[in-house]
Amino acid sequence: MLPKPRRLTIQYDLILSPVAPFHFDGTVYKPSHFPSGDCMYEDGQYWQTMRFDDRVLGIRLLNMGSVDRPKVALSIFSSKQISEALLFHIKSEIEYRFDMNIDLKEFYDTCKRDSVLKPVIKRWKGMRVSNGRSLYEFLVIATVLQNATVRRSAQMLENLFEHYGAKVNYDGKTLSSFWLPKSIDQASENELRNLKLGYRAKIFKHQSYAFMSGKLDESQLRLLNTDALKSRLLELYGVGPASVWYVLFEVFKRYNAFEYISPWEQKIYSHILYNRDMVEAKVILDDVNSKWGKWKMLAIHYLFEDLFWQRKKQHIPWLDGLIRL
DNA sequence: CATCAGGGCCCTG
DNA sequence: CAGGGCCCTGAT
Repeated sequence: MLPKPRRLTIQYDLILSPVAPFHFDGTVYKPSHFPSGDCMYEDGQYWQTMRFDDRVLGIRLLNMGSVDRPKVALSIFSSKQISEALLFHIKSEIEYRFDMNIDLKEFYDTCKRDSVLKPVIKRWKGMRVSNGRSLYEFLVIATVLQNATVRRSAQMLENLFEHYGAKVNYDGKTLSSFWLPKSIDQASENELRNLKLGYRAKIFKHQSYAFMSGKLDESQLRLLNTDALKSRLLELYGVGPASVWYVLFEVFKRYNAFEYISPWEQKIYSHILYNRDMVEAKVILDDVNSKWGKWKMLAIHYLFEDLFWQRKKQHIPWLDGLIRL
C-alpha cells in the first residue's frame, strides 16, 4: 500500500551560465556511480529530487548550449509557491553542487602535455566533479557503500527511500526523495536494522543526530580549509579513511583529495596508469602526487569516469572482475 | 549445507 | 597499531 507520489505541479524556469568550458553530460552523470531512485539521466537531460528543509523539490537540468558556450535550463518543480529568495538560494546551491562556476583553465594548462590525460581531457573537457546531494545525503551513500557489493548498496538505499523518503512525480518522471535527518533520528535502531542495513544502522542514527542537532552545518564546513574540514569529518561516527576522501572531493570539491586507495580502486588505477594488475598503493599515490599535484584527484576523476563511459559502449574484460555486482 | 569476503569502520588490547 | 567483530548476500 504505497502512497501515491506527490505531484509537483508548479514549475519555475531559470537559466544557468556555467563557466566555459562546461561539459554537461560528463558533469551531471557519473557512470561509475551506482544508480539510485532520486535521480535520472538521459543524453542532455538530468532529473533529481532535492530537499530544502521541509520542501521536496524536483529539479530538471537541460543542456541548451555547448562545451564552449554553455547554457543550462534549470527547472524547479514544487507543490507550492517558492519565493524569489529561495529560488535564488536553490540556483546557487545547484551551481555549487555541480561546480559550475569554477575556472579549470589552470588544470587544463597543467595537463596539456601529459600523455595520459591529454586524450581524456580532449573527450571530457569541461567536466566537473559533481554531486547533486547534500553532505548528509552523500554520507548516506558513503555508508551504504561500506563493505557491500553494488547490488546490496543499491538495495539498502532503496529500502531507506521506501521507508523514510517520499515519492514525487514531475515532468513525467517519478523519483524518490531523501528524508530529513530528523526522520531517522526518530527511528529506532531496530527499525533500521529491519531494512537490512546491519551495523550501519548505528551510523545512520549517529549521523542523523549530528545534522539534526545542528552540530554539523554544511555551509559552514565549506569555508574551512581542507585539513580542518577533514578532521571535522573524521570526527563523525562512521566516517573513516575511505569515505573522507570521497566526501572532500565530491561534496567539497577539494581537487587534491587523494591520499587513500581502496583495494578495488588500486587494481583499476594499476591498469589505467601502469597497464599492470597490481601496483603498490604508495607508488600510485606518490606518482600521482608528483604528476598532478593540487589537481591530482580531479585528474584521477577524469581517468576513472572516462573508463566507465567507455565501459557503457564496449566490453572491457579486465574490468569485469573488479566490479562486483 | 557451511564458509567467506565484500567498493570500511570502530573498538579493544 | 594490528586485528577481530559487525550485518547481510551471493559466490563457492
